[in-house]
Amino acid sequence: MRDSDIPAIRSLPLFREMADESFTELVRGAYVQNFPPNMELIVEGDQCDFLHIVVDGTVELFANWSDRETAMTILREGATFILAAAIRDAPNLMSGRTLERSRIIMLPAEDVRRVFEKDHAFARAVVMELAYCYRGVVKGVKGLKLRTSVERLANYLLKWQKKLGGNSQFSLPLEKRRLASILGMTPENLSRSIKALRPYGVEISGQSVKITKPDDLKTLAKPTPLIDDPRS
Amino acid sequence: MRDSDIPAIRSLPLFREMADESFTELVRGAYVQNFPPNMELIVEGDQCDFLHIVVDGTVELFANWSDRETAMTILREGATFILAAAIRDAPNLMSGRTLERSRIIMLPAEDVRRVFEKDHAFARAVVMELAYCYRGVVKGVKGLKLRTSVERLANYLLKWQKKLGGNSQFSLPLEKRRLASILGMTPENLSRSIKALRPYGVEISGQSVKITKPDDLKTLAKPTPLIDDPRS
DNA sequence: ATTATCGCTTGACATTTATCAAGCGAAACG
DNA sequence: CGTTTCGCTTGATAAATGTCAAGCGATAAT
Repeated sequence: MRDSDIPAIRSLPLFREMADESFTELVRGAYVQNFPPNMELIVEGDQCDFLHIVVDGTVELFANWSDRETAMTILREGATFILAAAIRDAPNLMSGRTLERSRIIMLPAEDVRRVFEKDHAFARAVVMELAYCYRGVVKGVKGLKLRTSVERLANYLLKWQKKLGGNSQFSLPLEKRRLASILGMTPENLSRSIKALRPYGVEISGQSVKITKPDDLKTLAKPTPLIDDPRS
Repeated sequence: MRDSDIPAIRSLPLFREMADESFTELVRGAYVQNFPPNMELIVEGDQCDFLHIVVDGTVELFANWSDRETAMTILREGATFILAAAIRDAPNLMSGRTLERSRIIMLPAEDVRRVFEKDHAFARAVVMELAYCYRGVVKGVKGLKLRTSVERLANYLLKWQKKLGGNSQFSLPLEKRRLASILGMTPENLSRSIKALRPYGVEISGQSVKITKPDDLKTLAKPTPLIDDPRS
């Protein structure tokens, strides 16, 4: 681990408020590593020895069952993963792989549990983070069960437009086949859903997205903070 | 609140390990109430003022969007709800109603947050509970995205058979239309899925279920602890 | 006892989504 | 530079799931 990593880690919500002493203890045992794209970091069912934090890059969490696979979520800078498994000392429910060259911190789960016991501020941050993740998954289930795939796509586009500054034009942050899996459909159907949004002012070619009739799109998508806003 | 409730509450995992003093503080502000069936306890989008705990009875958490509704989960004795919202001081993502006459503890969210700051054992229990809930929802998403509705039904039956003692005959713990919604299908399709399981030794009439060829059913269902075991 | 209600089931049908096969085009590679 | 690979798209078709309407039977209400 490079010394230059330390301030970046320290400034993450999970570590920002904790005592210097506890932070030092956590960081002492930490590994920071660069991984190439498409590297499997964790495997579903394995025991969880490290809490992972994405310093830089992109990580996909996915799950398999009976020859099928689905993308569960995409993690970017600042995101943590396998916190719940690390805390409960339970097997991973998801596998994880890098999508691009990524820099990952790995904190021994044992250290995390020990510091959690000692440092209140850290315990508080862990709970906040866990509650945040929990609410994220609940929103995901609501989207899956209450919306059709075209509606999910429409809301995904609106969400990213907002996240990327509200410009009418922006770039898809993901390969389409992965986006399809995140949204719970096949790549073929994503293509068709994209076509279905054309009358609502959505022009997608390659990675580039242009939303020309945002109001029409919103009428279809009916976004709500209780599903689509990662905060709140 | 009756004094006779106190030992029952104290023995729940969330409160078992905490200091007497903290427990007293929590319980001082608590309400315990009996609700009739079909009572709305919390509403999606509302601010969350109380952490709820089911002492007795059954509560359904559900969500709405655009004239549609879906059941998210069914809670029974000992379950907590709206912990994440209470901790984060955020709006409810789900609504909740009683399905039968139920006895519910309500702890002011503010007290929960305050005691959380003071009492380590309680903080630890909260984190464990949250991580448990998080993993539950993740398992739910995996089931929804990786399995067909017949497969979800098959696994649901096997799970409840196990939970109710492993007997070949048992009773559905839920109305079928709610089961359908939990499993992410319509009541009509649940009827058809039940028929589709007949060749696998599943006989359902009314609430009563009989599984005559468990091995055949398991071959279809392919249960895995990483989706179907609430613990682990 | 009679009637009304309600949850469940069934059939016919529509819609949505997945699968399979083929082809296109940009990027990667020899 | 040509070739290959790979992700994406499209069309045809199949499978899964939802919708609508009707009827059944148990339970609740009158």
